[in-house]
Amino acid sequence: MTAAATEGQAREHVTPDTVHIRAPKLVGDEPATLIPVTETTPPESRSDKKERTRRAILDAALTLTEDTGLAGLSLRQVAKEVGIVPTAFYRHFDSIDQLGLALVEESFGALRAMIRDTRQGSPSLGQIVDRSVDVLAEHVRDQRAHFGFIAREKSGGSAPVRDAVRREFAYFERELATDLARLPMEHWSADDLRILSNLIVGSMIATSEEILRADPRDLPDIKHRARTQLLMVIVGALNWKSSAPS
Amino acid sequence: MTAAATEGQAREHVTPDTVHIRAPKLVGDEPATLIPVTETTPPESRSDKKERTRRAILDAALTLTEDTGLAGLSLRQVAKEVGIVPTAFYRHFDSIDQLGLALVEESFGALRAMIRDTRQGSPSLGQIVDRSVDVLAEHVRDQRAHFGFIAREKSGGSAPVRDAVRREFAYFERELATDLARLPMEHWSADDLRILSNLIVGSMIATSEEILRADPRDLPDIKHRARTQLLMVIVGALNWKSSAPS
DNA sequence: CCTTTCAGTGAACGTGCGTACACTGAAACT
DNA sequence: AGTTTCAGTGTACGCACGTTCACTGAAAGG
Repeated sequence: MTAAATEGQAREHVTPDTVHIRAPKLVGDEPATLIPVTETTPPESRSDKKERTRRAILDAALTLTEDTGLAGLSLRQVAKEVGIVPTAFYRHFDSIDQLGLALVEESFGALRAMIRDTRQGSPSLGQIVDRSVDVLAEHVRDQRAHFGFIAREKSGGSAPVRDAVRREFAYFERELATDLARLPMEHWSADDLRILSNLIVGSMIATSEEILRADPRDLPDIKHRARTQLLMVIVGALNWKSSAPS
Repeated sequence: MTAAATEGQAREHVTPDTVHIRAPKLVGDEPATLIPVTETTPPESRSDKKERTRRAILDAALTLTEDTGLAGLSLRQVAKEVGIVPTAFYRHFDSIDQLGLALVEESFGALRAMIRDTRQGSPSLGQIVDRSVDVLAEHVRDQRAHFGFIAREKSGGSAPVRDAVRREFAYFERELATDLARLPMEHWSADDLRILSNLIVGSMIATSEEILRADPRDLPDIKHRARTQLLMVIVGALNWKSSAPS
């Protein structure tokens, strides 16, 4: 044991190369070949390595906040999880709040990807509803951590992060309103479209939160409920002008 | 100054009698009469005093969580705000989580009071909607702190508190479903009533959160939106069975 | 009147926190 | 080859935290 330490200076502390990577999980993990991995992959530039650590920090934060929320996340926890010394955190983010804002951006990236999926093909109303709910459920499953983060920080402790989440949702809602305008809704005002959009987004958020915390076995029930609710809302919107005399 | 301290032993540290009371704000604060207040109100039993401190703790917690959430609330902060020494906290609650659960109970007490208000008189559908939104807005204004607490901790950091909030909402939703059953909704299944109830409660929660964070000047807009949405939902529900063949 | 109860005190502890500072060593640049 | 850049290191600091323990003194109760 002690003899082995004579050559190569076995360092106890972690180096940039020992950074824990969580996301990609490379394939091809056959039994180790002749050549050590560290020599098979030499071309990693300094900025590549930095980006890798940044990702590791974001992933660690995403995982750690799952229990405590961003408010209960400490710089030191993140650093330990990533495998760097606490002060090194500052090379990537000015503060936990900055980290939070980056996570908001990233999480809404996932959300936008979902929307893109939903927009592909737009048949009958009923089919739009079915497809929307399916896509939502699927994305919540695949992006659990991101959706959970958004749901938590929407009313969370950090004002800047909270506001950022809300701004994104408002933007999102406006986008849906313009989408709705393309449907055959006879001469709706922009205001009314926004109101409808707000209702739908709210219902979608509630559904996401429910999926997040529910037992996966209950997912069909939740999807059924979401579909029904969406349908109720749409039917209501279509009949609203005529049947509701103020 | 120093002379005055000779008799009566002017104590620097706070005693139970200096506990900061926030809630009741007694009336009748005429200029001090001949007799010191401490002698005009001698009959305060030990348990009364304890209850008073307990209230002060709850109120202080309610105020302090407004910035940071329950997760960011420390026993020492609360104690300082109340005017007791940190360890005295344990005379009233086992932990911050227990405090949180007490606040959940109290907050939903306020919510139930609101429901009671809403139920008084049940005229036409349109009037029910108007009245419901008015009562909601009014109660959110009057019970800002409690509603804010619920909204925050619904997805907050402490699992027991979070679960308690959700349980209360589920209960609440079930209650609304039985209320809805009394309306003339032709042979709806219990399941469908629950789905509708879930949708309405969700929309109400969203509205509350919006009122909480919005400028008071925007309240009319928000109320208009809430009314419209509620109406859309109800109209949709009424027309749903017939016009949505899946 | 004497005893018990108990809300509140005050000192002390160990821990984890954010942040400052000076540093190292390899990659990047000239 | 020589210099600069900079991600990550390691120490050290002061602070706020939760919790422990022995205590005090007035109200409650026999």
